[in-house]
Amino acid sequence: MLAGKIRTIYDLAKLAGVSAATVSRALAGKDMVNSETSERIRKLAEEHDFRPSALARNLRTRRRGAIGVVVPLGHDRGQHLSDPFFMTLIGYLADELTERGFDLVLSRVIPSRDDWLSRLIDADRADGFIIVGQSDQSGVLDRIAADYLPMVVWGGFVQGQVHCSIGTDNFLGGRLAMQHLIDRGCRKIAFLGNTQAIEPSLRLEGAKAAIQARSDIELMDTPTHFAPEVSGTDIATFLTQIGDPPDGIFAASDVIALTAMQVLAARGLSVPGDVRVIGYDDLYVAQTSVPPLSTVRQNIAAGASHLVGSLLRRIAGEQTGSVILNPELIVRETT
Amino acid sequence: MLAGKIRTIYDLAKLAGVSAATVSRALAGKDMVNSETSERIRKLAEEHDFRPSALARNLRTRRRGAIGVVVPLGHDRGQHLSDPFFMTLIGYLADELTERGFDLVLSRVIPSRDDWLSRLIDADRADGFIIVGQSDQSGVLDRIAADYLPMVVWGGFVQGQVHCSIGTDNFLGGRLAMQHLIDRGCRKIAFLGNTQAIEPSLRLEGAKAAIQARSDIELMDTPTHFAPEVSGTDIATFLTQIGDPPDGIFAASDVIALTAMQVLAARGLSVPGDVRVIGYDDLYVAQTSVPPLSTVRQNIAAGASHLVGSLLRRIAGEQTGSVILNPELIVRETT
DNA sequence: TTGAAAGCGCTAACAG
DNA sequence: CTGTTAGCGCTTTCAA
Repeated sequence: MLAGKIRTIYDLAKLAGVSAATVSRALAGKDMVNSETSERIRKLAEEHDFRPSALARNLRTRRRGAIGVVVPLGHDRGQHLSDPFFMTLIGYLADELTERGFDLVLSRVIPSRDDWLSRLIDADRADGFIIVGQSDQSGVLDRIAADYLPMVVWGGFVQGQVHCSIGTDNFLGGRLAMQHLIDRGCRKIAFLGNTQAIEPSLRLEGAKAAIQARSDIELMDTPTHFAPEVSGTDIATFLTQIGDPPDGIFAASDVIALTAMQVLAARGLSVPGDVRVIGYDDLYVAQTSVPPLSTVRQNIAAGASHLVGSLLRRIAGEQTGSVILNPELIVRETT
Repeated sequence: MLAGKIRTIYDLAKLAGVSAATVSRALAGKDMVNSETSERIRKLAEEHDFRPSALARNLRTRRRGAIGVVVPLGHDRGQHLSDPFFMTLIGYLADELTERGFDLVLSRVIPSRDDWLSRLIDADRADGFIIVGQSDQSGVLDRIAADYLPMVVWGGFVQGQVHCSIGTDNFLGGRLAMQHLIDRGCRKIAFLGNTQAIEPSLRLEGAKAAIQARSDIELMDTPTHFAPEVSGTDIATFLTQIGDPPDGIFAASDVIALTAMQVLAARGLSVPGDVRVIGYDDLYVAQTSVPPLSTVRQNIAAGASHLVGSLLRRIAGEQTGSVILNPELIVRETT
């Protein structure tokens, strides 16, 4: 007995004997509408399983109700979106955004031209953007940030940067990690990571700062990809080349650390007996690792919360400053 | 010298001395437009960094250019979107969809009313939906699938279901896992998982089938949450209650398996010496675990590829059948 | 090959 | 409190 599917507020308006405007108001819960009329309209909508098109609303209101979450993979193309760090952060972001009524539009970008970000912005589907990691695209981010407010970036902070970043103090984290290894007797330490991205490079600087004026300690910068499919080879090659293994490894991520532990094991080197390893991030994988993995914890949940909070303020037109959270050394070795 | 920002195709049309229609055609790459005019318009667009609003186009064309990826968390509310299984699958989906020019709109849903899915569909932001896991919402999925074509579901297949599912053969996977434990001498085996969701319940059935007619083997169904924050307690409680520990554990997911291994270790039980553990999924965390974790591998990348492929065909109006991939037993124990 | 005009489905002045 | 009207920015007949 239903008179054709109700597709628009006009259909519903006709059914209810009111104008489309009234239906619009009733369904939006505006209080200026007669409560009985409103109630009747809503009941009708419910019965007919009608919900107004978000798209049309968005076009009209110029609000999108969606946030773009973008992962630029410029420095390390092999790295996959399913990388545990990304996914942990994105998971928290999804939770935060959902709670606040925003959709999360996810994009992975391999920046080949430097208009990747303006393309996304101009596509006009999101009210704002969260960029996950600066990769090697700091220039692009700064350029855009100069006249585009609603954007925040997870990553490292460097003096003079224009874009709003939120992250932990990577320099301090690097120093903590290095200090940890030194305190436990390591003297020949390899840093495993890709310093083309800002965060790893800050971690390495922190590590260097920790051995300042200590000529008895050797720190080797060992370029290593982030993706486990290739980092294993990087690490194996390195170990082969130097012959005598290091007695300490500072990995720029937990994933690299775990890969390193496997490579070491395959060569009959024990952890932490022969080589001590420390990771970075304190992901779930690090918490469950055996042998236990010491690491520098980044509070990713807190980071996600800050990212969303700052972004919403920016969408509202406010300026917000960069946020630098404290990393925390997590010691898990038993020896 | 730029005359105000170009925001619409009308602005650009004025600049180019043509009509908006022509600009629209030129930018869409239609061949019916004079190639010189077209070239000129595109150059102008490039110069002014103009890109037409995807939103407006979508409203007009009734295509959305976006796929909704929805994770319903009905059976286990504690479970977080950052769960490694979800995130691995979503990562692959993002890659597949990005490659094909679709945005991925991510939603996590706690189904409290049973209109969660129709709300999402009616919100009208996506051309189709990928549901990640049936949770305990198979009824809702079947009801929707009855008259909504562009939807595919990652999960288990049960006879008579209406919705299109793609997943591995969970029954077989369960049998393989169980057989593995039996072959290695386990006689008192605990199944750890939440059988309110279809996949775990199929795995348990498979496990039961493996011990059919073997009265010397005991299989305990031990309800366990998926989220590591709570599964640890579940497992500890179980161990305390039965007193004498099982000699085998079949965990419904790798994450549960790893948690179980930790709980066992904390009680001084060795793996696989005292208790043999097998997981499910073969996530990255399982591959790096020490002691090594045997598991039943689901080929998640292949699953993602099937999901997207089938969905696109459904969007084009085709029917597609459910897909059941083969699981694979991965044996990692050394003893 | 191009332009005029009519919407896609909704919201927000502005009047009443 | 409610209706009328005019768009949001684009695409697509239809006619020229």
